[in-house]
Amino acid sequence: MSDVFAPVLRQSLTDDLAQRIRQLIETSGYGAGDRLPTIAEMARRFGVGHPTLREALKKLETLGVLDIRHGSGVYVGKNHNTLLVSNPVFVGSVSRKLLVDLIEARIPIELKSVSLAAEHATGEHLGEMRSLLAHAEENLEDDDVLSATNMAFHRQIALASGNTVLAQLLEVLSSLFQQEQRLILDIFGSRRKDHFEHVGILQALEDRDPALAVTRMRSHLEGVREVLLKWDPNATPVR
Amino acid sequence: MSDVFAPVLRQSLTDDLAQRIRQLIETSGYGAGDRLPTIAEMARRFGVGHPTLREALKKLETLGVLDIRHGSGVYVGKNHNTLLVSNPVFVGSVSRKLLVDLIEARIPIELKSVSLAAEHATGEHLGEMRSLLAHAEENLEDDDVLSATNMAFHRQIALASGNTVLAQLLEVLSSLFQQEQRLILDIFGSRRKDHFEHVGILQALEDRDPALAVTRMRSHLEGVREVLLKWDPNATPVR
DNA sequence: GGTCAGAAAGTGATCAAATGACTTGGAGAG
DNA sequence: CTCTCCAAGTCATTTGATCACTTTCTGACC
Repeated sequence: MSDVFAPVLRQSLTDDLAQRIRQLIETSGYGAGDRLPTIAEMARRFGVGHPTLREALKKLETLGVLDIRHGSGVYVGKNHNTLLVSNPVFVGSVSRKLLVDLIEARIPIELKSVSLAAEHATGEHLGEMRSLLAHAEENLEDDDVLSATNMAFHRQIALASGNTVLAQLLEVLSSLFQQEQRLILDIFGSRRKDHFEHVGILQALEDRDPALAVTRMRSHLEGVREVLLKWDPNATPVR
Repeated sequence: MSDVFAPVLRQSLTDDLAQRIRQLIETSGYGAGDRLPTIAEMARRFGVGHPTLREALKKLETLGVLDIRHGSGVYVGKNHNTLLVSNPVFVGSVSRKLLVDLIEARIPIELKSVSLAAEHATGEHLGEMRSLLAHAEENLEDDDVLSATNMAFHRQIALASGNTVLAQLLEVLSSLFQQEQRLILDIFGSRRKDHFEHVGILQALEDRDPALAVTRMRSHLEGVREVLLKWDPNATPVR
């Protein structure tokens, strides 16, 4: 075995602190939205300096574990127990190829999710989906609301699959390039058609028909893919 | 439109700084492994205090954009342009269900990847895969090396797919629960059988046969899934 | 001339104390 | 009862100092 001479890695105090705060959140039963002790108090209790603690908190904020509000306090984030995080400082240019790659990666993931959801969705999941689609229908003219609602619908399906990893994959994939993903509404042509496809998918889920759900989801996503492939970035820029 | 009255969100100086450093990396042509100016120099140039700059750097380090080495300098990370990050401070317990969820999520992703790789893999991709499998064959008795090498093989396939998103998904999924994913070697039974399955997959890729590659990959991953489903966490704990 | 050890220089890590910016809650006035 | 203002609480940032680690250079020894 080669690890006898592995380098001695010393974890920095701030990384150590981040881990301990993370543990504290779990062991003290803090849930999403709960407020932690003040920064001054935590620095005192851990016996460290303010800037050191702030670095640890910054790390946890970056990971979505914490939500730090200036003047208010430090709160446990909604996604405090996430496996994956999307990169908030991504600087690459969002080419057509990248958007096509994204939709092509979503297709197998979402087909698996919808198939599982047809078997595992609870009444609550389905109710939430109905609610989302009702909200979408009321906002067919408001692209921001519509796009966000549609994405939430897709995420809800992944949640209903009962597979934690799939749910989190949809969470992060739906947060990538939100502006550009919203573009899909423009180039798809008919918001109503898009909406009807979502309604059809929900119907198949309610009917507990995995094969039909998969067929409809595939058709829906392949339609998105086709229009993306035909998209001319110069003719229809991202607004 | 509802955004006329959207809350005025003021970005903190540290988040602003993180974004600017991120831009600087791209616009100044820094590549992975390149060294940035010293913290003192950057603080002077940006006109900010040391701890503020450090917080921004911490954020970027958390995202894998930077690699900060005590006493040495600040370097651009290998994954500086990643879309997704796996959570280094995840504290959930890694149950059998979570491992099964992970493998079940990997199946559609890797089937799609291997199918695309059969069409798009370059000679270089295939050469790298051969190299990895040769390395695995030499290390069938060394679980750490073997597990890491096997995972690298899977990632290489995703890379060869030519789909950026799939490649990055495999990157993050393979980094989750490495200790526990290594368990698969124990409970799978035969490291040699596992290895032969990998060799078969590579053969199908070299033959440019997507259907065969998919069939073999599916068989391989379903085999892993089956043994995970049968796994008794009490009988074979994670070492 | 080559190698090794120690010291110096460079660089990151952490602390303490002070000031500025923001949020929340309470009191008083209309 | 509602609205405005102020005080208290809390986060955000700065400055300057000291400590911890890495890298490079120099000198001694073989």
